[in-house]
Amino acid sequence: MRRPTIVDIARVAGVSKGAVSYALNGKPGVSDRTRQRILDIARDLGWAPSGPARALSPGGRVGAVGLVVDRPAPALGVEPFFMQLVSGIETELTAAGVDLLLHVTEDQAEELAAYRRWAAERRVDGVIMVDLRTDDPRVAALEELPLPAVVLGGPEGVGGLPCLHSDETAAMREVVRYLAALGHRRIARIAGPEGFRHTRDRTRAFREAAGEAGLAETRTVYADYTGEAATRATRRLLALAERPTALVYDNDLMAVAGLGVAREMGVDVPSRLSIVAWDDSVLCGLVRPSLTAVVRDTVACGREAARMLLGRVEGEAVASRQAPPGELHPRASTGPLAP
Amino acid sequence: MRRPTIVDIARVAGVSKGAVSYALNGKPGVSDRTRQRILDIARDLGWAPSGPARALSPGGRVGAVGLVVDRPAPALGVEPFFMQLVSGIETELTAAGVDLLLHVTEDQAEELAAYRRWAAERRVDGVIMVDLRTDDPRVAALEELPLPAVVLGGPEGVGGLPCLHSDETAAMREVVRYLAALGHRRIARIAGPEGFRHTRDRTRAFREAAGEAGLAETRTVYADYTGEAATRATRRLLALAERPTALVYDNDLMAVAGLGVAREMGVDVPSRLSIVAWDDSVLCGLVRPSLTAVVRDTVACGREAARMLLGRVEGEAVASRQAPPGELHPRASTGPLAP
DNA sequence: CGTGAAAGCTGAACCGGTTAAGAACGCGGC
DNA sequence: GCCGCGTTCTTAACCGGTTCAGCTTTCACG
Repeated sequence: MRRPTIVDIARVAGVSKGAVSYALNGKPGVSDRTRQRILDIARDLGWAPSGPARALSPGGRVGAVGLVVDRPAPALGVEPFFMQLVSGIETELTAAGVDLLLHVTEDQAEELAAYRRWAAERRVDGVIMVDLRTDDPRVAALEELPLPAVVLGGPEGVGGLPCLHSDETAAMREVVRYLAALGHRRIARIAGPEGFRHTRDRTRAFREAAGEAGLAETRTVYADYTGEAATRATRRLLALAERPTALVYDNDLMAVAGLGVAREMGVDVPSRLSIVAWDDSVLCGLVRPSLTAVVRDTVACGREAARMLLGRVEGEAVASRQAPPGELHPRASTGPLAP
Repeated sequence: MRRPTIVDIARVAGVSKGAVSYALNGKPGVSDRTRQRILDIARDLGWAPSGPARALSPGGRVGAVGLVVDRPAPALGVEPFFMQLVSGIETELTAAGVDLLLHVTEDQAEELAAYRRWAAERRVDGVIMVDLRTDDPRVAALEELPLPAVVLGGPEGVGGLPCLHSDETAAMREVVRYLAALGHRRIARIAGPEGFRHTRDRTRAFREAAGEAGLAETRTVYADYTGEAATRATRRLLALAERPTALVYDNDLMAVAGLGVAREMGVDVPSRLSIVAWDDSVLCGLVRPSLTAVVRDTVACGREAARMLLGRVEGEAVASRQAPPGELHPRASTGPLAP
């Protein structure tokens, strides 16, 4: 039994397929009586519009958007950020009957190739770009392609693309003040890749907040969000003569790694070392001591980004927006230094 | 500047669009000279085939397959299994120029609706189904739909669908023997949802292996892969008068949660309690003590499943296969009981 | 030199929708 | 009775490919 088409409906209803199309799309051109009859027949036949056919029509939409994730695969699995983001994006897309294409790449060249292929082959109506970098070549590429795009990150360096950016200054200030209030004077930060835009933003915010709080020595070392890199970085930091008494990690996975290193080196958390994770997930609540974390509503970010993209796909002018700021959720991994 | 089409190529080459189609698809019907000329022109114009147009042609493929993930969203984020699976699937799909549609649902009804919509609207050429349950209603639904499908799990209860199943008996036996050899007599297992097919399989394997090893008392309690459920279950187990001395968790996230509970209750791991995680991820190596785990090559499973599905999409008869068995990787969370 | 077959290419139909242009019809106004 | 107009519907083109039937041209073979 073949998929029913509008021609089948037209035959049963005794009208032309043009009339059926008008009726099904709620456009004027058919009487209410006829429209209802056609809708009934369509329901009875179990008709659903063919995606490819719709897309092929002049001005037609594909009904799908793409997301490329370019991070090392092993880390990805345990990186809660992405699935939360995807979950939020999906919520909004599903409501609009739009599908999500997910692509995992090894490097940025592959990512660019994916965008180009999607545009050339008309696989998607638009894309959401994440992990904005400084002087990101993807921005120029996406601006050239006939492919609506929304950037997660910014607000600078996104060219003419609408972006959903987050101001992390406030959260960073909260973190630094909190740690300073606990008595910490030497705070170090284990950051994400230096090339990422939001990494830089946080580094600047970190330096400024430390200055405000009157902390002399702050230090940021760059890692890549993986446990191994964080492990190495933490070992080095804790081996310093004047070792830091508080560590701020750019994601929760690295914070867990840091916790493990502290344990292994016999540095008690939190009496000798405080640990803060940026980005919360169930993980932070499961390890012991549970991890103090900066909580961002990643699901909401995903939803908002999806909404923005759907707007752009419809041809609306979409303004850049600010995502809700993160908040510090203190748990057991931070505290005053033992005397 | 519009996307170039084969008509544009035809015009430049001075041939009909039929000839261009033959040339571009490597089909006979054009001379080698003409074919080369057409290929050159296509390259110069930056031509790429339109996905929707290809799909619309009689017998055409959409060039995409779908994956629905039906698990609680917060757990998903930190569940390494899925991203590893996706990563493996993607590798194989990318090589074939096929895209992946990912859909996250709240319940099984939504999942079924997604399959039906994908089939009715021709959004995908096939789907990979995961988390097989006992008497799974999705099997019958997928058998009725004109939608090639491959099941992860089995080998029974998949109807006529080809499946990639894993025999976990061997790995389970290895785990139980190992723990028994360390001196453990009371082993408990914190499992995934009872409705999942592989949960049942493991439960049976667990009971059998325990019998073989001469262990009197084994116990399986069911959780849902989330940290909270595992936390509750572990608390209850460790509060028993005759508490188990070894715990086997059905995924790594729950094992991490269990480790936290042990710590909180002052039960030292591994001298008083051994912990084994089923499914390895970076997480297992990051927490302290690092977690002994059963390692399965999830990426390879994803690749194999994708290969099987691509075969089915091409109309080949695809036989069910067995996935490579898991292996025990002992780390620091298991050991002999302290005297 | 005639003939048959193969090679190389064209024209047109087809997939399943959307949409612009136009036809048929009823109706009110003059 | 005729005109103009709005409603309702039909016709046909179009999107960008694939593929089948058929038409030339070439060429080997008897």
